[in-house]
Amino acid sequence: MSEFTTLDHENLSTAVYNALCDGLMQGRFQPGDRLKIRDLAEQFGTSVTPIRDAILRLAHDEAITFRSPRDIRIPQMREARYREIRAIRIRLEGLAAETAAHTATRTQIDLLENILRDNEKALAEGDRRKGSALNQSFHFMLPQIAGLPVLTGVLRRLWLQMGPLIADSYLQGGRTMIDYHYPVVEALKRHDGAGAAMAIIDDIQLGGQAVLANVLAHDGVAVNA
Amino acid sequence: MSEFTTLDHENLSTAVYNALCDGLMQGRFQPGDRLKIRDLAEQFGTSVTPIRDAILRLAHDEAITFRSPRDIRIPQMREARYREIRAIRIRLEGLAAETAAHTATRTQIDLLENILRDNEKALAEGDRRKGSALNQSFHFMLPQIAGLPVLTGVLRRLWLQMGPLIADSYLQGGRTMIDYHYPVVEALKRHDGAGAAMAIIDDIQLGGQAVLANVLAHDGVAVNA
DNA sequence: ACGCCACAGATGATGCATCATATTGCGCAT
DNA sequence: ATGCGCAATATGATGCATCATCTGTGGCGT
Repeated sequence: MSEFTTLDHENLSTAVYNALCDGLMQGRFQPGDRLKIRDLAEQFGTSVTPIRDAILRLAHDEAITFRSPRDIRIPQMREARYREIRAIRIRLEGLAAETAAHTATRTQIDLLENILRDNEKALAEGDRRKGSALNQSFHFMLPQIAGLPVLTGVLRRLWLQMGPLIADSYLQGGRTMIDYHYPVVEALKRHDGAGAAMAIIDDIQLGGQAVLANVLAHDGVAVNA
Repeated sequence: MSEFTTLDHENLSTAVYNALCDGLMQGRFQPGDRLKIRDLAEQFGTSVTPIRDAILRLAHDEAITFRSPRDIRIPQMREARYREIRAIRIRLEGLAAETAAHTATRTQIDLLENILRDNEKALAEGDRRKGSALNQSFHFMLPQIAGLPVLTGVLRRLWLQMGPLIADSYLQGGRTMIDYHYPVVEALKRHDGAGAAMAIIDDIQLGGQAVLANVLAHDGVAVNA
């Protein structure tokens, strides 16, 4: 857990929150890691107040938990919880893909294809962090194309909870993390809502097998590390 | 907006947050109402810090918004947003009902029927606030029966955004707010997942027509129900 | 030697002082 | 009389001091 980059503009609490979110999504925190408000305040160069605000928000998102009143930690994803989140994502990202198929413009589809191209490159170069970020970008493009801001927010929270897990799993995912994205784009081009929904569901279930395997490895009985 | 009851136990911020949530769900705030941290601190008898924490959380939930950096208000629900939330609820409460149908025990079904009975009584007595609360209880029993805590949290947030609207709409809803609940319970008794999902979707769409009418009356152009 | 208790350090919660800024209202000039 | 501008006030943001509590270690007693 190295230092964080500068916190620009607007609101300190929000800036810290965003920085911590990024850290979470990039796998800079491991499950079990403990966060200390004073330490973070020092790292960010602020007082404890904005850090506390950010921590509270993250805790509200269940992206971090208070193991005891004074022990703030990155939680371990349990299998049941992952399966539940996956079931929710299937419903919601399915909705996003279906709607996006009806509204997607040529420009937006080009954007998606650019993401895929960049992702291929990241994969070829073995840049996991970038690949993971692009995978996420792809998924979040769908509710955005669909024009569903509330859905975007809900999904963001779910991804936040999966953050440390996803970042870790992407390493083992390999091509399966991207292969299933192509049928999604194809369905969008055909304005095929049902097809797009099925394609993204495939991605979540099949492409996400590496994630599930990762959960099982950590959650199951033998919890080492 | 009268005074709030005592804030017991644990964490002041959380207590204030919960109190404000309750206020929101009970329709004690109207869209456009302005919240002032110092005033609330006085009403709750705390310093501004816990109030600020709670406000921040509510803002994060988009249950309240910062119109300007210093102007905290209850937002007006717009039609597009309501439709989006409804679409999400259809997916998610459908999932909850379907799962609940497979897992519901006799005891849990009894609980649901108790809620319906109380709701009938509240309706007969014209106790709208109680009726609205029981309606909410019914909906939240489903993800709870299904054993889906993450889903419960997601739905809670969505309901929070609809809080002032729902409380207001229940007045005009009349029996349609409860009629569609009975088929849900019947489907649960039959362990009919698809039936339960369809029944709750009916409730959201048909029972919720009063809500939509309410949104339309306040929001954009005067469209009919 | 082992176990219990006490004290010190750590750490989040709370309260509050201060700051920056936006809003509002009054006064002055035209 | 009206409009512009300045100042007073309101109000959220930030920082920080203090408090309560938990943790862990070391010493004392058995």
